Amino acid sequence: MANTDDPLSITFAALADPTRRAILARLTRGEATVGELGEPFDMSAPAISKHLRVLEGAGLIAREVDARWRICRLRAKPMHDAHDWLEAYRRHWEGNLDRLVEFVERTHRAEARKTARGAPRAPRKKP
Amino acid sequence: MANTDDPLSITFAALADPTRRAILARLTRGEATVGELGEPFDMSAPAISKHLRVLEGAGLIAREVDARWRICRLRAKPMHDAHDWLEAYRRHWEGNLDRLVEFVERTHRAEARKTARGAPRAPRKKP
DNA sequence: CTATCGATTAACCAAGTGGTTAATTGAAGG
DNA sequence: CCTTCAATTAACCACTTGGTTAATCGATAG
Repeated sequence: MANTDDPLSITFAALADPTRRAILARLTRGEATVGELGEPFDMSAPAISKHLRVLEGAGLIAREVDARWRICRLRAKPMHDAHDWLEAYRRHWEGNLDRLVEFVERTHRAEARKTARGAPRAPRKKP
Repeated sequence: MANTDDPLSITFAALADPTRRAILARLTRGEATVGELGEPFDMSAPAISKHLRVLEGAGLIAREVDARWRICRLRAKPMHDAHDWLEAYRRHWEGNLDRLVEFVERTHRAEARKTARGAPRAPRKKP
């Protein structure tokens, strides 16, 4: 993921790591310091720091300095946007549409094979 | 993303690319060949092929061979799962909870600063 | 048979990712 | 002061990613 990517790509890329998703899940139970967030993981502090930087870069968390601690908390707006994007695909999984489309397609193709031998299912130009 | 990653990571990683998201969007309007899918993009055929392989690896599309064409169509199940995962965070963006938490926290911290000078907002051990 | 066409594979490259250890910064405590 | 502690930065590493061009494969059309 380059830092020139669009916000949605940055969000999805940030979510594409189980450690980072676990950190986000932990933050739903309340704010935490970097040390507290890293404690469950068998991972060095710099590694956690990098994960947090990715999450911050995606706008998924906010950090605030408190003395020598960095308090992290959730910023769910990007998840909302990602959720919205996925929402557009809902009709494809509701009502087993996947399997319906598969069935229709299979039927259509078999029939085309029998009749015209290769009549395409779409206006695909055959020279 | 390694191929040993969990399904959710693979799905999010696959979605973290605008070309791949555009391909998925195109497929909501019906199946298409690889050539048709790649036509809108200023990109070589192998590049499209790789994108499709990523999408297929994530279970987001299925390919079927028809003569010399590969017909691609949407498989929305992984999106459904991703959607479900994001759903758990809904309460953090509904009702402007983000800003509410921010306000409460700021107030709490300011007060702590005035009274005990550093009393932590969590059971953070101070040696 | 041969040329062509859709698509993939192979080989390569620049840049990014996820991790490490070592060094650094900044605030608190003795 | 000087040390300790939370956290980050620096430098490095192996591996992945997203793209390229060239070569290959399988099916179709002449």
